[in-house]
Amino acid sequence: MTDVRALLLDQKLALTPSEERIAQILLADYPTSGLGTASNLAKKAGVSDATVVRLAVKLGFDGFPDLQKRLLSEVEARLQSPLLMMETKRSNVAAQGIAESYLHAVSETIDKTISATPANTYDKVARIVMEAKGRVSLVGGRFSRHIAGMLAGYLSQFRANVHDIGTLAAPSFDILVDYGKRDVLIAFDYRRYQNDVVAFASQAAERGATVVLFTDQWLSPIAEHAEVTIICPLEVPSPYDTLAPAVAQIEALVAQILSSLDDTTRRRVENLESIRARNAVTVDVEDSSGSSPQPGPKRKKGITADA
Amino acid sequence: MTDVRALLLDQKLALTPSEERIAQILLADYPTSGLGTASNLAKKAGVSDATVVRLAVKLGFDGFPDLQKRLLSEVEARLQSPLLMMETKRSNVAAQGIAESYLHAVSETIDKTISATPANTYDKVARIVMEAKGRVSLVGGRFSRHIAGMLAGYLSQFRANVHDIGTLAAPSFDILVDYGKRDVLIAFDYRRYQNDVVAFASQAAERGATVVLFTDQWLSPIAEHAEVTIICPLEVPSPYDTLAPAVAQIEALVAQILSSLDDTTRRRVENLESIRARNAVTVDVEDSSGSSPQPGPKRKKGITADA
DNA sequence: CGATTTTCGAAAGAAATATTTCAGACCTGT
DNA sequence: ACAGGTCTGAAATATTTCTTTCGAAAATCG
Repeated sequence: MTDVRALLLDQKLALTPSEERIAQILLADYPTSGLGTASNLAKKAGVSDATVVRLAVKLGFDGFPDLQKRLLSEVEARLQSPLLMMETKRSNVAAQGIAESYLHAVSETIDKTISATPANTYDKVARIVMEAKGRVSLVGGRFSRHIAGMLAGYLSQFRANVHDIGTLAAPSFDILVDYGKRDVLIAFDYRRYQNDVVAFASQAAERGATVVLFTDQWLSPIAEHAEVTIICPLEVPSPYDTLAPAVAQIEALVAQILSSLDDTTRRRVENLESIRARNAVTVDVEDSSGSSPQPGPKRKKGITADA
Repeated sequence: MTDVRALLLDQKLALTPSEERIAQILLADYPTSGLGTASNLAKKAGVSDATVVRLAVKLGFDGFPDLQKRLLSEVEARLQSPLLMMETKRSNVAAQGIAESYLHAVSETIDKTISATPANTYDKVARIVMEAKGRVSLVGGRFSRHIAGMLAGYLSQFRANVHDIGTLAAPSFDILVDYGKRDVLIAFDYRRYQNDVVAFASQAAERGATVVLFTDQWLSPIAEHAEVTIICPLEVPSPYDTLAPAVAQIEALVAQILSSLDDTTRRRVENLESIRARNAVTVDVEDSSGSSPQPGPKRKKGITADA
């Protein structure tokens, strides 16, 4: 019995854009989001009820209730799992330091991230970014703008006309006037969603720009206007959410782009590297110890946390 | 929020014989048997639909759908369990797209990170940062400066006098003149190490500042001058390294700091929050759907310029 | 043993959910 | 620019699911 997740990820089915939105929501927190009503799911995905039903049929079910029945049996199977039984008893993993258990949580969240986004989403974004004829701008909230900055750093190696907007201020909105169909805006907006970012992205979309959104499973309001939405779970047992999975996602996007570079672009990257080398911006520490990845720089002072 | 199981076991409610049959079925394989339709449950218990509804009301719900919603959220909570996530991960190892396998690699790297740093290191850094009498500055390289920025964002919630240096330029070096024993410099330097960052950190150390270094396992030259060095493995099968573990580390540090806040600082954080709330910087999307964590923004290609 | 109360299911009615239809929007290739 | 195609949401329809009503059976009590 194939599980519904596999069906959703099956490339052969060639889901339509609306259908993919549904798939995305479904995968983002699988499978609970499919356990409510069809309309509810439709609303979450921002599509009509009809489309949800059509997807169910396309996947080979008799209708939505049929799909749901399958989902339910999957849930049941998982709840029956011996692992869970074990865990119910043994309350929590051994009491470690705060930092350590935090890192464990992050690792789990990243695992969740993997299954939360269909494979071809990255590909789609990669294409949008690399094929954009106009400008590619990046914007983010109080913390996420740093992620925007990182991605901007990578992207500007691959193409010209990349613009990191940085902190949004009143004058930032002026640049909206130049936005048009050929431009792309990559927005980062994780809860709690920031009014200025939402407003900015909305208006960019209004002017015809293609909006790519990175957000969490609760979906920033920007999702309404986004061409592609990349969802990232980032909840951890801490007052603040973790952005590490989001970083991993943009890096995955970069890996995706790298794998499909054409020759022109590849030359661009090489040129950049050589320019940097010529200006001695970086320094390599020579690896004295043959195969082992551990060099031996002298440690003069202080502590070195080591593997 | 009491769980449904507890309600069913509650003696005070004095269930009638038919109601108890339902309760029994429900508890027998909790909670999946309650996730279908009311009639289905009734049939399994050998009672009428009406009785099922009556039970739901008796338990204090508005009706069967209401009870079901609660059941659903309980399921969701259990499915979030770490161990189950691990299981999912294992079943997913099959060959995937570039982005996906990249994420897997990152996940592994983070696991490595956990064991790469002794537990008390975070604690030590937390103390250095929070007890510093002077200024806490942050500096980083071409990519890592974004991580510095993130950490600066967090830290400035906890103490005054946090300074994110941002991109290093010639004038940046001027501020070195003010560095002294009471100051702390947090430097991020992952390979390939940047000359300017190394120079800056070295001179800060020379002037007596306490240097905390985040670097990779090959150790930035700054390590020689650092009071504490936090090492992060960040190699993945890609031309670029991953910074996700580094982000996880600074967040772990924040978690550590949070756990040991004194009252003064805690009040500072609360004040910041309320100031932000009063100025309506962020927007919460209300959760329309009880059990499920998804909001339901109505999607319309029209624009809702906000705030 | 009968009167009264409680419990319960069948069936009707109400509400919700799912499905189909249809027309317009949006591509795509000529 | 235009024809042919696909995709999609609104609304109408069909279906299922839930709730209420009501009378009969069972239990309880005097």
